[in-house]
Amino acid sequence: MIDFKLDPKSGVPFYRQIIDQIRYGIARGELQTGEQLPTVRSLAVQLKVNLNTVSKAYKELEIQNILETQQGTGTFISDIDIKIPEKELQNKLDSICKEFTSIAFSYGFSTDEIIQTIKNVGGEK
Amino acid sequence: MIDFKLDPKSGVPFYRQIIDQIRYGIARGELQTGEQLPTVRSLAVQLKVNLNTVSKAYKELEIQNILETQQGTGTFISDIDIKIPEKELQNKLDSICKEFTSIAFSYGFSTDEIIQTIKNVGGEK
DNA sequence: AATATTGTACTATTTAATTAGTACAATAGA
DNA sequence: TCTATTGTACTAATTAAATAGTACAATATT
Repeated sequence: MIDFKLDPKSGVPFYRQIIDQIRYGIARGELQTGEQLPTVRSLAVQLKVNLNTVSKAYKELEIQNILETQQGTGTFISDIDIKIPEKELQNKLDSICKEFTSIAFSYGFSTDEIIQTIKNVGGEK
Repeated sequence: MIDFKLDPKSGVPFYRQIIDQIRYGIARGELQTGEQLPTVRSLAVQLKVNLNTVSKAYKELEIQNILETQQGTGTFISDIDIKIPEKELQNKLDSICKEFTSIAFSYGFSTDEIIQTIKNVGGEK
């Protein structure tokens, strides 16, 4: 389980910091498919924020099919592969790659430089 | 020169739409190094927004060394290669790649899928 | 030097995002 | 079935972002 932490001075909204930490946790393999996350109340108490702030983070990740929630039971890392149609997945990857490359290009980076850096920087997947 | 257009219904702030169109223009090669952009006033009139909205977009791109401005003269596409030290450039590329891959990973995409998509989606650079 | 053109600075206003307070609804388990 | 635990819904309050109004400063041009 992730050791959640909030930085009030970062300028990044609390709910977004929570989202990022879950995202990174999945990226690093610290969060496994099916694993239960802290309840909205327990994480809210731990982080000293309102439970709706945690709920907002969970909901946003649920919309993206990264989390699944069941009222009365809890919130879990979803089994992404089963949920989303292949075509939709590729469209998503296309759009985020397009967005990303246009940013990288505007800095003057080439496709080759980008790919090389992704190979170096990329996590363990 | 780009044919700037704003979509008030998109939900994307005006100044950000301007930034994106310049970014994409550079990515597609429509904007060349050294080329002058419209003056803040002329673009503001054309897009029917306040000149500060255009100025905000230009300034943000100037901070990123994508544009250069000279008061009394105008705003230009900067010659990126000359301006930024190689080390700083690589750090920038590292950070945006890291940010991007963590997002892509959290959707369940692999490094290979990402690279393959960038090769397909990527512009002409 | 005078004037027009360029970007800048500062303030105010409006709009949207963020967080919190509180009550409600669904599920699990005793 | 009753109670505790879970997430949800709705509202209010706060904070931040976005846009605009207006005056200023630097440069170019005549």
